[in-house]
Amino acid sequence: MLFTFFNELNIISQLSNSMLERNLPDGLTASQFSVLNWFVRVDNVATPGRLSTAFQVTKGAMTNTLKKLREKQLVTVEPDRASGRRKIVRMTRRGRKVRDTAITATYPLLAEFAQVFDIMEIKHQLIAIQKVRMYLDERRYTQN
Amino acid sequence: MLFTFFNELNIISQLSNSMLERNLPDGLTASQFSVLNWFVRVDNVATPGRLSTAFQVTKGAMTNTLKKLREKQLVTVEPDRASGRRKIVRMTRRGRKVRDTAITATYPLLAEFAQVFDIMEIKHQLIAIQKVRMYLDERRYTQN
DNA sequence: ACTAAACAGTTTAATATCAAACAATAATAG
DNA sequence: CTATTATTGTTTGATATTAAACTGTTTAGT
Repeated sequence: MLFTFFNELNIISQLSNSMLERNLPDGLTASQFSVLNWFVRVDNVATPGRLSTAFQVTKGAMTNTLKKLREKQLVTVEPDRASGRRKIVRMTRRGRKVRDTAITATYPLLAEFAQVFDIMEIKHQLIAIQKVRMYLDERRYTQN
Repeated sequence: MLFTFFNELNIISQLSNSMLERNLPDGLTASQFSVLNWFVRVDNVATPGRLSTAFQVTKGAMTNTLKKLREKQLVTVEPDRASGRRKIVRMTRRGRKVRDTAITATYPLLAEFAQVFDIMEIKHQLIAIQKVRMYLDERRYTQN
């Protein structure tokens, strides 16, 4: 049963990502979009490490994601004057615009989803799911 | 909110896979283990297509997974005499043994999980989650 | 002050996955 | 029957991710 549970989550993860990516502008991947969105939802400044922790990916993965975003000029990555190890990541104006476009582009998807599923129920699920995620977080052996 | 929801699922998917894989014998990946387990849970015969549908991965991905399993001699893949396009996949005795070892190896993980979370609640979540998965299935544009 | 340890980020090699093109076979339609 | 279409599985090229090694910087302990 638990295997089935995690397997279902796996499949949802794959399907939702690919569905999302089909609708994102600028060849944005789900990860790239998530980072842009983070700047709107959470803070307007970040370090690569903070982002990799937030999304639970390795530092190397975040380096890669940020490289892609930088190539598209959607974020800037500058050295932190206060500390030579850190870097500071910011979303550019262009990034903000692309993010807004992305939100608009995915709106129909979400609207359709919201029509089929009760949002209150999803909210409850989210809370339950977050508990599972936090549990797994605590038990992780891996880097990051 | 929905982005957060899917993002949490993403993270769980990643964490649970890597946690699982750390505990699997024989360098088994989560996908490989899932296939072996499928032979116990569902049927003792399969075609590659049936498996790729069951796990919602592309045919190419399943080809790869089966290749790895075959190299480890955990499954056999034979031509189907009844149809030249099809192939027949079976788990070997060795595969069965490795699967059983894997189950044993992951048992402590699941037991600990079951101690923290109410299994009945997880069951309810599973049902809810499956609805989401089925919805995404129907709406998928992609191959397979 | 010096050295060892911890930290932040990047690089490298391996790998699982995807989408798309392909090959071979079977089914269907006229 | 034959030709077209659909099905099944494989191959190819691209890519996101991981783990581990590495570089440079800061912190802590003595």
